Amino acid sequence: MSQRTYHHGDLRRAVLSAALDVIRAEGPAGLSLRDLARRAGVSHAAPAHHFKDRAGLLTAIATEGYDLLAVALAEAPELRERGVRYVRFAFAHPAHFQVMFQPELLRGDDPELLAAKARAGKELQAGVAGLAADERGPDAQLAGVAAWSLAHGFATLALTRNLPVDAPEETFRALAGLIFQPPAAPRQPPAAPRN
Amino acid sequence: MSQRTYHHGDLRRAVLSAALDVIRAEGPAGLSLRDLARRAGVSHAAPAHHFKDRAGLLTAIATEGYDLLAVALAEAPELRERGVRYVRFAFAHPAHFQVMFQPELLRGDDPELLAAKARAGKELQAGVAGLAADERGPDAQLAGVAAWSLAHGFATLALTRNLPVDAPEETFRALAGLIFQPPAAPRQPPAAPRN
DNA sequence: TGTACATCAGTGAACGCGCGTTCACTGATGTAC
DNA sequence: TGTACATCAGTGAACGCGCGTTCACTGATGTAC
Repeated sequence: MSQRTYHHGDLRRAVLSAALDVIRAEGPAGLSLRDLARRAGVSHAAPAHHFKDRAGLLTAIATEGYDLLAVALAEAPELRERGVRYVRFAFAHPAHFQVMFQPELLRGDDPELLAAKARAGKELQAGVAGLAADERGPDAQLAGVAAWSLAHGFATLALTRNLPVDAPEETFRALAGLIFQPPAAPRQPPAAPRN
Repeated sequence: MSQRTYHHGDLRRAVLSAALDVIRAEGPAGLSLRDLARRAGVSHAAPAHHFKDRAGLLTAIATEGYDLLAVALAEAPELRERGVRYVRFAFAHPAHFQVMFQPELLRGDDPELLAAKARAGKELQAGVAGLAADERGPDAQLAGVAAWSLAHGFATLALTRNLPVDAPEETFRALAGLIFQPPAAPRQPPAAPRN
């Protein structure tokens, strides 16, 4: 395996992969380029050829994450299943997921990041568009925000172990069913809180 | 104001407060005890008297956060309004909120943290218990998870500017109304996805 | 098929910096008698 | 009311460490002719 050539072959990938390991274990705070170089078996200045600095590396990870998310979402037939895929993505790629939503770690103006983010955003919206009118309610955009919030909140809480969950996807499917397919009995309009 | 006495008076509070500033501006990654000492106008070794290290400081912040959250939730009359308070808390105390849900930054076994967390958890559950049976559906616990996920996801996405929102509380109230008070027309049970 | 040259990826030594930690200290405060 | 002593909060010098960055370099690869 380790040919010990002068050129690594795919150092970029190796550094990314080491970074994902570290983030999974200790969070993004534990990252240093020197440590990643060590893990990739390469001199400490080498990673700078591929990622200018920490922010560059994390931006690359977020970019990859948004693309993985876009692909994951695109496969799902309808809104609830898209939510399930969102949760699946978060559990399959926890390091990406974590980094994607911490903007202070990223170069927010990076063109590749923005492009990938836009691709994922498109898939998110496409999910809501697929809803039948009576499911969506009067405000489709609000329904989209609700769906995203639900999936994101569930994924976040479960991933950080603030919500103990055994089978995240199944639990989320049940959860989403609860909400998008509520008890049959019609109910009163807003207002009337019981204190 | 600044009496320049030997004893600071309330260094613990001053350091906490400086830390919250930094976290709000740069995230928890930007924190160093030396920098906080500088900001509090105190020698660099002083903060160690109050917080052993970074993790100790962040644990203190999370603890305070859970207590603030518990208080905020306790005031609300019913579930949806509790969600609104949750969102309000996140916007009023973004630094606390951010730290509370990044367990790798904290000493997870700290007794004070655990106690505060338990107090907040109790308030979260009390919200679900207040729901009428027909609102809750068959699985009250699942409904609680749904409500928490919705509020948490919305707050997180809005706070990180992944979701552009002008008036978070009002938007969330509308959102929650959409979900807990859905269109009147009864609908089919689960299954039957349209592909 | 061979040679020359440009480009690229990685090396390794050197630098300066901010950090956490330790330690003997000192000033302030509280309490016992 | 006064003195002695213990405790606590903060000081400031010193240390060693890992970090990012720079730089002249070298080995490998690709391309032109």
